[in-house]
Amino acid sequence: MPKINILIAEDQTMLLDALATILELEDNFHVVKRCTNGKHALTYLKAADAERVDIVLTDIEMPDVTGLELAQHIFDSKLSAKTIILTTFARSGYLRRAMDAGVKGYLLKDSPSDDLIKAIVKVHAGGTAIAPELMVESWMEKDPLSDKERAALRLAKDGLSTEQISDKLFLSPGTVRNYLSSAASKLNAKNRIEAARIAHQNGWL
Amino acid sequence: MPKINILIAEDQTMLLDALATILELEDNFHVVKRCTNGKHALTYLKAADAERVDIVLTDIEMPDVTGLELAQHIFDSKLSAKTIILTTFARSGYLRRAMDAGVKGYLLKDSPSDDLIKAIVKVHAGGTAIAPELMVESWMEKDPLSDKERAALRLAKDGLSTEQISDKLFLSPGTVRNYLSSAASKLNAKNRIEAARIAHQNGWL
DNA sequence: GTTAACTCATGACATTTGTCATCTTAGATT
DNA sequence: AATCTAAGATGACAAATGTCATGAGTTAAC
Repeated sequence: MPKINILIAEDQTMLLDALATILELEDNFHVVKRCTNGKHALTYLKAADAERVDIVLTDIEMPDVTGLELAQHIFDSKLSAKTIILTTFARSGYLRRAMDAGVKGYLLKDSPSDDLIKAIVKVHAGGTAIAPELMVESWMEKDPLSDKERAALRLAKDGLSTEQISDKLFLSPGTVRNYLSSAASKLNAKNRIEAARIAHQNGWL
Repeated sequence: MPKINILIAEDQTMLLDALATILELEDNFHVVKRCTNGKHALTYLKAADAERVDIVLTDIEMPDVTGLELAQHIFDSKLSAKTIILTTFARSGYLRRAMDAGVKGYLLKDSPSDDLIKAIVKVHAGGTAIAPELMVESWMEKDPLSDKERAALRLAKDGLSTEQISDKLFLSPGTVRNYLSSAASKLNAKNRIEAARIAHQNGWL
């Protein structure tokens, strides 16, 4: 019986190493590739032997290429590899985007490592594995923000002033204030900072 | 030769499990206890057989009791256990507080797992192990904030208004604005949000 | 017992942010 | 051509925030 070939993309080297080790301990698993960012994973999967990879296990928040972008690429390229997301946050926006990208598994780093083993087996067999914490709130309202509102909020989160934001977005300061104002009202926030916090918690930034 | 007894405190169960597994693979290591928060670790160490623990490996940012508080307690109680911090962020403020709490090792989750193995051996032998990334900037300026400034910044970070902050801190709104203003000027920030971001990045919140 | 230092408060004023109605312009629609 | 629509801009005003000088009370130092 052939082993299940796994690629891991995770920017915390400590976790990457530890996961690779415990997965290798399983008789029927083999870690073919470890990547510390999404870009490396993408490059590897574009190479000729990409078909050898059965499972792509990836974090979401990584530099350059995020896990969600990675999943989207695998989906679009019609690769046979199945994606499992392993992330810190239970953000419904992330889960939604992941499902749209054809992701088969979505686990939290809060779960025990046994769950990961089980999820890999289940997904490889054609099933899906979603952390139960997420099923509950997965049908929350979806992202109400426009692209411009999102962009402005992202910058406001770091304390940039209206004028600095307007420079970066090539908009007039007045327009920026309008966008931030409408974003805050959509999110029932009473200022731009609270709005940014809410949006971030929902995985909308 | 007796094994090195290790207690791990780490709130990400996935990492906790994985670390415990790879440490157990080492011939001379034994994981005597795993905790998903600092409080459990404290309780365990207060029990009679606490002297059995040689190494306490702990994250910093955990609910209830942080890794720094845990380290401080071990230090104050004059336990023989030696503390190694394993954390995500290279914040000089954290390192400073850790050193003050008698911590012997300070590693980043970005480091490879081999570094952790080596660090445990080295610390157990009476040495210290600090991630090289931290040595460079470890003599950054120290936290310039007063307690009140810190408290106000923490709340402002989440988008609370001046009035909401003043309610929580039992101060007048004017005083809160004074504190936030002086905090911002100390940190060369042009508003409360940027100030909160800078303080957080330095591990001062 | 005077001084100094510290914490908190107040008032005045400038600047920034929030809100909203209105206007312009460039594409689409018909 | 006439109309509709969406993105962006503007102006006016209210509200929140930033800045600073000053004052009141408390405690510790000399």
